[in-house]
Amino acid sequence: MPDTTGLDIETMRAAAGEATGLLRLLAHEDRMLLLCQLSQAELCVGELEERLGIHQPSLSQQLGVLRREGLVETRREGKHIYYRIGDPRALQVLETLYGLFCKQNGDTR
Amino acid sequence: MPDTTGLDIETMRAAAGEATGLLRLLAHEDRMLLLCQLSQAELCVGELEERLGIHQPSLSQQLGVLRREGLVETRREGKHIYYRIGDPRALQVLETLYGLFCKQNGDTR
DNA sequence: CAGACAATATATATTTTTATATAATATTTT
DNA sequence: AAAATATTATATAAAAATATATATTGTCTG
Repeated sequence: MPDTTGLDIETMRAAAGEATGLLRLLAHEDRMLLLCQLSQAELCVGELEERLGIHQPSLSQQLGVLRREGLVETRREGKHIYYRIGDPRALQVLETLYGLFCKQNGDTR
Repeated sequence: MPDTTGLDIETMRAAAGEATGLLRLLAHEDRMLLLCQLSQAELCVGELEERLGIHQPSLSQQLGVLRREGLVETRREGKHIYYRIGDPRALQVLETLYGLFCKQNGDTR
C-alpha cells in the first residue's frame, strides 16, 4: 500500500473529491455494464440495448451521463451513434473490479 | 483489458451489482478519506477526527456504515475503539485510485 | 422532394436514496 | 458517579434514479 499519510489534508481532500466523482459515475449497475461492454468494443446504442436488455430511454440517459462527464466518446455513422470509452482512468478502475468480481473461481480467461 | 464479453448477462449483472455495491460505499468523500487513513494504520475515532477534521458524530456515522458493510473492523482498547480495514477488495480499489489521483505529478513517494 | 420509418436523444414528473446536522443516548474506564 | 469516547435517532435537505412521453436527426422510398 502506498503511503498517503504525508499528504496534507487539503491535497487529500481534493484527490478524494476527484476519485469519488469518478466512483459515483461507476456506482450504477447499468452504467457499469455499459462501460464493461465498451471496454471490449466500440458499440452503437442498438447493440448495447440488445446485449444488456436495457430499455432505450434509460440507456440513452445513462449514456448521456457518461458522455457529459467524459467517460465515453461518440462517433456518428449514418443513423447509428457509436460509443467508446474515453477515459483511461475509468478503464483502469474497471480492470481492478474485473479482477475482484469477475475473475474469481479459477476462471483464467 | 480482460475479455468479459463471453459472460452471460445474468452473471455479469450479478458481478456488476456486487461491484457497484462496493463503489457506492467508496463514493463518499469522508468515507474515502477515512479508508485512506486506515489503509496506513489502525486508528481510533479521536485520531481520525483530528487528522481529517470531521465532526465526531459524522465520523461515527460513516464509520458505522463502513462497519455494517464489513469494510472496516474494530478492536476496543480501554476507552478507545480502533478501526482498521477489513476488506481486501476495498484496499485494492483504493490502491488503484491512489495511482490515478494521488501519485501523479512526479511524486514518487 | 415529401412522407414514413428507424435510431437516438431529451424533457419532465415522480419516487427513492443518500447526505447532513443536531440532539440524545450508550459504554467503558477511572 | 464522572469523564471521555463513541453510537444511535431523528428531522431535514439534496441528489439520484426511474418511467413515460416527446423530440430530433438521418435515411430511404415513391
